[in-house]
Amino acid sequence: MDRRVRRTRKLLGNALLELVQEKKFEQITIQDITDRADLNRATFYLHYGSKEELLADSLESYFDALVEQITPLTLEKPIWESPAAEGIVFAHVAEHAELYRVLLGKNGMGYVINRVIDYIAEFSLLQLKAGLNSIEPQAPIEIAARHVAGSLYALITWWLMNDMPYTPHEMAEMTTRLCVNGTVSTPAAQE
Amino acid sequence: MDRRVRRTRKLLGNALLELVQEKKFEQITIQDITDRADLNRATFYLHYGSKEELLADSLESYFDALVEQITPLTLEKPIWESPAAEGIVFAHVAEHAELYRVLLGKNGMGYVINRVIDYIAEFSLLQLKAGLNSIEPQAPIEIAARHVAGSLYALITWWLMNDMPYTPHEMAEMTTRLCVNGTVSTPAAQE
Amino acid sequence: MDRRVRRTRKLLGNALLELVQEKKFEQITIQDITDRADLNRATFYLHYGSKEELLADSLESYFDALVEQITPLTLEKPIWESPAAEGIVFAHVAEHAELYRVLLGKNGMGYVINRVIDYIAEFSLLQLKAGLNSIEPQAPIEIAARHVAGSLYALITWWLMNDMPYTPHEMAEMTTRLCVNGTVSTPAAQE
Amino acid sequence: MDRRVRRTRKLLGNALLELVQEKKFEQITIQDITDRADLNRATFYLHYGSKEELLADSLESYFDALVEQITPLTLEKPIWESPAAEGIVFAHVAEHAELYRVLLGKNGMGYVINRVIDYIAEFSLLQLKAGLNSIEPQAPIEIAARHVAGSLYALITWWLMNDMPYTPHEMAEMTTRLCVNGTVSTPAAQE
DNA sequence: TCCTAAGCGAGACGGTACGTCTTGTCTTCCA
DNA sequence: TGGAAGACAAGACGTACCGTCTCGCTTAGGA
Repeated sequence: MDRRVRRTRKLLGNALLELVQEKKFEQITIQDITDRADLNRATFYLHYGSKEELLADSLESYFDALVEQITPLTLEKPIWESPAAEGIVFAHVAEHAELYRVLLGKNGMGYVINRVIDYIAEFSLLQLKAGLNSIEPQAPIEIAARHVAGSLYALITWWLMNDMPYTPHEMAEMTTRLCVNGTVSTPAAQE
Repeated sequence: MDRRVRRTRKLLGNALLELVQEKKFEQITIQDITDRADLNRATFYLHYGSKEELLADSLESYFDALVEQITPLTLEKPIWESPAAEGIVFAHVAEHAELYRVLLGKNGMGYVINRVIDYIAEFSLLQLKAGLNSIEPQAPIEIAARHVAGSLYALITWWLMNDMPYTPHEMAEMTTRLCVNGTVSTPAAQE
Repeated sequence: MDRRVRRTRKLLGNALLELVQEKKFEQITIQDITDRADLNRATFYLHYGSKEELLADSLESYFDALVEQITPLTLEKPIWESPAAEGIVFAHVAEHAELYRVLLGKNGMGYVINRVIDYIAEFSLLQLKAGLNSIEPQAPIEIAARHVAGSLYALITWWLMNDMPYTPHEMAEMTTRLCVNGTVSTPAAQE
Repeated sequence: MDRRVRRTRKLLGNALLELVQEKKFEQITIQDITDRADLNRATFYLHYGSKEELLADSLESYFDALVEQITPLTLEKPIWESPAAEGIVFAHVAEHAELYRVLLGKNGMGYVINRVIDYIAEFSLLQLKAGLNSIEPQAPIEIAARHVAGSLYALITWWLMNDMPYTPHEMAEMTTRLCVNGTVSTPAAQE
């Protein structure tokens, strides 16, 4: 039945997300997962071909939730006028801090890290395309978008690994300022 | 016999660096490594406790070489006057492109990725500290340094994964411009 | 209701008897049987607890048919005056050659083999008891009966495995002669 | 090392021969065997591909020992003058009664049963060939040999299953008498 | 004629064994 | 003494069956 299947998959997903916070992903066994989910090991294979597949499936929901929240804000106004979208991202990360600490932090998962950066870069690209009708960027916009994505990723992980010493709003503001204005008010701009 | 030992370790290291370009790190076995190095499997354990250990040992040389090249340039003059250090980094990456593609790219190794970002952030911190005697940064310098590191990392991987469509020098220039001036010539700077 | 049930059981039985000629009994799965019978696997368990049980059920009919044919002949006259019963046995075996080749031959089923020998021994015992009112046997009649049964079994399997090079009647005659007179015309009998 | 390997194989063989007396062969697992032998399950597969293979290997020794004892006696004099060979067989069976009870008895192993009968038939064939220079057999000698083999097999199992109520010597005598003279002193021979 | 219990299909699941693959340890022997 | 060779324990892997269960559909037989 569909209900049973959905239940089983959710149990598996939750078990994995729990375990991922306890030990390194590579050394989580299928047995570990099914033990935690109170299911038989063979049952796992009725639903997923590998724990990677299960992880991907389980992460979808997190990302989907986030994307839905942000989408309306994205194209509304140029990023340099409002860091609202960034604020939501930092808030979302804070909400699932333990999980992201594992996925992105020291010994994080390369696959997830790059997936996240790609994701952000795509959004930035849209933002930049929308906002840059007249203004000249400092580099081809793909590269600029990538720059923003790398920055955001690095600040998120820094923030997570340092026990989130600022509010999501503050982080969003700093991120935006750094990306829009550059690291420093340059000597040229200072005059 | 010191000579034999060093020889054995180098054989192991080279074998691993070769293999890492052929298949995903996690599914390289000790047997694979020793087969490639024409050594007995048991011999591996006389020298290393895990393939991670061997990898770390083998990567040292790459990083060390790079660090030595850059160090003198780092503190010489503020980054915004010369992207020389960045240029060297991009050239180094180009030289070992296949390797970094594996270590940092899609399905890269989380450990290495974060290690690299940390590394860059430390350097940026030094650069910023040296250059910012009078100038006000847009954010606490740890954060600014982290921002630069994330950006550099993201641009390196973008460049690698897109078959290096610009010269190292061009990449360095763009990176510097984006970091120093921000993504766009800001409205403020436009006037 | 009953008609459907009987139909289902017959389908299962036929499927098994077919399969038993295609692969070794132990490696026939319940799934194999129900696939062949165009039934659901769970349905098997509504009728039988194991494939052994199904086999036993299915074999009954074969044995029953045989026993009915033979019974009247058995006690009529001493075996050494007529090998009629043996003839019927060989004919029956010939009729179901493929099946018995599997059940009794190389890699046959120990259970069936011994069941068959026991069966024959029981009949021989009755025959001998009836015929030996005055004549002295060469050994206790249980043993003599067992001897006859072993011989008949061995000759049946030899005959089957060698593509039945004699007619059932010839086999029956030889069997009877060997059992009654012994392997050779003994020196004593030669005189 | 060779010594270790031989030791391991013997451990496995003994474990299996023990287990075979405790439960049906088919439901002995590899784990059962290696548990009993105090070895790791994987080790089993370094030496044998299946428990059947192990059993065959383990049984060799029994048969070999027996064959060596009998061979010199076999061709010495015609069977009808001395049941010495048969006596040795029954003694051998008695010595390993528990084992043969399992291998040959009710729920015995078809493979072993037929192997044993074939084995005996081959010997009988040699005996008959040697002894029958002048005397006329009651049937083609392959068939006569098969008859003897079936008889011997049936008597061995009868004897085993009935707690060996006669001495090996007595059994050998009866077997010989039944095979040589036939079940009864026939009416014809009686005159 | 309806309706209702049985037969059955479909398939999820717990459970057990399979045969394979790595890992790490050990022992023996050679250069 | 460093390394080759290889046996072994340990334990996860993915697969294959088993037996049980629940859920619907259908279909025949008694009301």
